[in-house]
Formats: sequence, C-alpha cells, structure tokens
Amino acid sequence: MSAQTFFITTAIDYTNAPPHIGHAYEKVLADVIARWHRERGRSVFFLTGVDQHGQKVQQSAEKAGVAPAEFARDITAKFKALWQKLGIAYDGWAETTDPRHIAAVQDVLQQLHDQGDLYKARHSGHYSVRQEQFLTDKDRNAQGEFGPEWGEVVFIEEENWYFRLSKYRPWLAEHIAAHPDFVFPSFRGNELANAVAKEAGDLCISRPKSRLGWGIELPFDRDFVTYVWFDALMNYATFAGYRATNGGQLPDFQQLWPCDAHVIGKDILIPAHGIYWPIMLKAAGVEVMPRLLVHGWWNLGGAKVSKSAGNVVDPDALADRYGADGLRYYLMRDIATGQDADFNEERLKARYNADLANDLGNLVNRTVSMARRYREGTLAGAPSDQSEDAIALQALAADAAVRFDAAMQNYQVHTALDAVWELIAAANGFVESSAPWKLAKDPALSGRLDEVLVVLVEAARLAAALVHPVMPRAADELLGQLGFAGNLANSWGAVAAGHCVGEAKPVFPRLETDVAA
RNA sequence: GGGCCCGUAGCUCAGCGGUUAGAGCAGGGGACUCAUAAUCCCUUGGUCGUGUGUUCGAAUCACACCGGGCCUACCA
Repeated sequence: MSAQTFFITTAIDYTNAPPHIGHAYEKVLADVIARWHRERGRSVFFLTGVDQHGQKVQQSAEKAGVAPAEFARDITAKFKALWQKLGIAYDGWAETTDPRHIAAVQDVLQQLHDQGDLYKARHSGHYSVRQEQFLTDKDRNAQGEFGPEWGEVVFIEEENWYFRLSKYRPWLAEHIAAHPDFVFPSFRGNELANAVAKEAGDLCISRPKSRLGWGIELPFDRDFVTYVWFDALMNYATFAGYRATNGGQLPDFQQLWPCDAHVIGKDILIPAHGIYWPIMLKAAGVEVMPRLLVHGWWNLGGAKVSKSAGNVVDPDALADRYGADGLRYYLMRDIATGQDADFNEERLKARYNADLANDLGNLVNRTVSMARRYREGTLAGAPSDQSEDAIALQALAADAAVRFDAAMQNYQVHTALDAVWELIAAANGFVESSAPWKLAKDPALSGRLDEVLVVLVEAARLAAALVHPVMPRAADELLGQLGFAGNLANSWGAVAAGHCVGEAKPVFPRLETDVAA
C-alpha cells in the first residue's frame, strides 16, 4: 500500500560551508529520478533543503563575526542559487529553522518523553569540538592520544537526554531482514544489517544551552536544545506535512508517505539514516518505513574530496564552463549509481564533445538543417508503406525507449543513457546510409526523401525526449528546434503531415580540446 | 585484527565456466558533405594484477600473494 505520489528526498546540506561537487551530484541524481517519474505521468514530491542548526554553523558564524541565523541564511542562499543554476526542480524546501519544523520536532520529542523513550543521564569525557561528539578510548591513536582529525578536544562533564535506541534494535534487524529493498544497492543493505547486529547503546540527543544555543529547545527541559538527529532527520517527515498544524502550506503527509527514495551518500547510511532514522519513526508511531537510495562518491585522482586536502571542485564554475546540462550529463553518465567514480574534468570535456556536441547535438542540427534545406522546414507525413531501414530504426528506437525506462526504474541512469546513445548512433548511421543529399538531387526520389526526413525527426525527437530528465534545458532547446517543444512522449510517431521544424542552432557548442593555460 | 570491494586495450568500463576477450573515447586509414573540421565505414592495440590449483575447458571457480580503496574492531 504505497501512496500515489512518488516521494523523493535528498540529504539536507549543512550550512557551514558552500556546496561542492558531491552536494551537486546528489541533488542532480534525485532531480533526474524525480523528473523521469513526472514525465511518465506520476505525481511527484521532491524535497531537499538545508540543515542550519548545530555547533559547526554556530562556530563558523562566530568566526565570521555574524549571528548563526545570518550566517546560515547566507550559505543557504548559495545552495539555493546553485540549485537554480543546475535546474534542480524541487517541490519542497526544508530549512531546519522553519517554525513549522521546530513545532513538529518538539511535538515528537514530547511524545517520546511522555512514553518513556527518553531519559536524562550524566556523562563525562573527552569531547571533540570539530566532530561534535564525545570520544572514547577507541578513538585514541597508537600513541594513546586523540589525533589531529578530531581537532580541539576538551574534557567536559554534563547531563544530557538520551533516546532508547537499544529498545528498538531487534525490531530494526527484523525489518531489514524482511525488506530486501529497504536499501539500494543491496550490498549497502548487507553492511547495514551487519552494523545493526553490532550497534549497541542509546543515543544522546541533546546539548546544554550553555554550550550550544543554536538549536531546537527541548519542550520538557528548557535548558537543552536537541542535537542534530531529531532536528535534521525529522525534516524528511515534517516538510512532508508530518504533524503539521497549520493546515495549508505543507503537503498532506498521508499522500506522500512512505518516502520512495531517501537519496543519501554512503557516508551517512550508518548509523544516521539506516539506524537512527527508522527507529525514530518507529518510536514516533510511523509504521511504514521509507526506502534508502545510497549513492557513492566522486573521488579526485583516487582520493576522497575534502576541504582539508584542498581538492574541492566547484560545481558552480563547472556549470559556467560546460553548461548546467553538460555537468548534469557527465555526473549521470560517468558513474554507476551506488558506486564510486573518479571525477576528471578532461573526461567531462571529452564526453561533452563526443556525446553531446558530436553525437546528439549534431544529429539534431543536421536533421533540422536538412529539413529546412530540402523541404523549407515543412515535412510530409509518414508514408503508408515504410522502407525496411525505416522500420528497422523505428524498432531499434522502441527497444531503446523500453530499455531506458527499465534502467531508470532501477536508478541505473548511466545504463539508461547508454540506450539513448545507441539510438543516436543508429540515427546518425541512417543519415549516412540514406544520404538525403543524393535523394534531393533526383526528383524521382522525392517520396523517399520525405520518408527519410520524417524518420530522422522522429528519431531525434525521441532521443531528445528521453534525455530530458537528465538535461532538461538542453532537451527543451533540441525539441524546440525539431518543432516539438514540450513533447516528451517516449514513443515513436509524433510527426504529422505538415509538421514544421524550427531554426537549427548548435545546442552544445563544441569545446576546444586544449586547456587554456 | 576481522569483513568487504576493486585490479581486463593509452583512458573509462562491460563480460563473471565454454567458439579466435568486447564497447565507448583516444590513435591510424578510407568514404561522404546535410551538419558544431561534425558523421559513417575499416583498423592498430590486451601475458584479462602475480602464482598455484580445480576442470575436458578459467578473465570467469578456490587458495595464496602484490597493489588500490572502504567499513569495522583491539575479541584470538
């Protein structure tokens, strides 16, 4: 019994630093999946946003000499601007400082408190300011010290509130075992099952206000704010209308839940999204669990991207250089969903030129150009008795469309794109074998030329429509030039007699292969 | 320490027990001219990380080792 709406979310990003390529990849992936569902006629709700609370935000703000709220607002604006630039078409936007979110989180916390799932306890120990966590002896290095990766380490003793995670652990283990599709890809599900079997203890969910003022106040103990988990994870439900009191504004939770895909990185599956989140839902009384789509990372030269290593790639600059859609295409085409990949700008450029400029862009360009040159842009209808090669191309196109959707259904965007490129290659081959420029010289072959042009426009239109979720703006432009603006049908047969194509203009201008020094 | 993944043409990868190991890109040759010096055809190129083993037969299975990466622990 799944809701009618396809509900997809991304992790919400921490507003302590501007977005990098990993943030962009995750949002593009979710956007592509959301767009594909929409274009196949399904109702979709795509939720993304930012996590504005927490110690790191507070510290970054202090360092910058501004209030946490102001700092978070400025970084939030950068994320929003990037999503705008990259064409991320989200339906809901989550900000953890939103009063509606705060009210719902407090409502859940109060309930858990009332039903005895929260308790207060005193804890003392070494605390990493950078990682925002207490350290144990296992965090010490070989020399028995806390290494530099923990940043400043201080000894503190304080009371805090704890959530009875351990109480629900057996339930979670059963849920994972009974639902093989809980986590995609499956090998991540195995990792999670192993982790759940080992994970013990409860979860600290608060910080005293004396130490962290920037957060959601515990309704039953005003001296504390809730720390990260309930604040950040609950967003997937609260911004979908969970426990909403205002009626309007937020969506109807019953319509959206369960979430069909929480798109997250492999680093936050365990323990946050794979353990804490489902247990929080269960404890709060939500019975139907969401599903997790865990993606891999873009590495750089085999190494992990990190600010400290100084190898951060700026997606904003890449979008300027290759276009938002050029970047989107590369991010979807050169990685297998769930796996890691290596980010390489030379490869991005090579793919742009080979796949986008030469194959797809040029196919549309030459097609429209010939239609205009030989038929003043107006096509005859498809002939009643088609030629063999036309029938063959149509069959290949239909097969490509089927394989495209099958791959998308399993989140295999790169495989889906492969299918489209087979169609594009076949269409370019059809141009060569049918040689319209020869047909145009012989009036006796006029009917055949009509057929060839129709077939080419059909093939090009279908390719552009299929590719639309990945490259929405470029595909719109291609479709417009073909005279099919807005026609995203994933099947053959759009051309009617008298169809007019538009102007031919390169949508993916070829890039110079040399890099300017 | 335990567990997992990866190592196949210059590059990115597919193949995962059975004909002479494949694709795309890059390189070489040719054709064509509608097109973004694009396209199409042909082609060069590999001891399938190393070794041993199982098998009629291994890139494909097993064991060990080398190399790269990840997760997770100081319990034998």
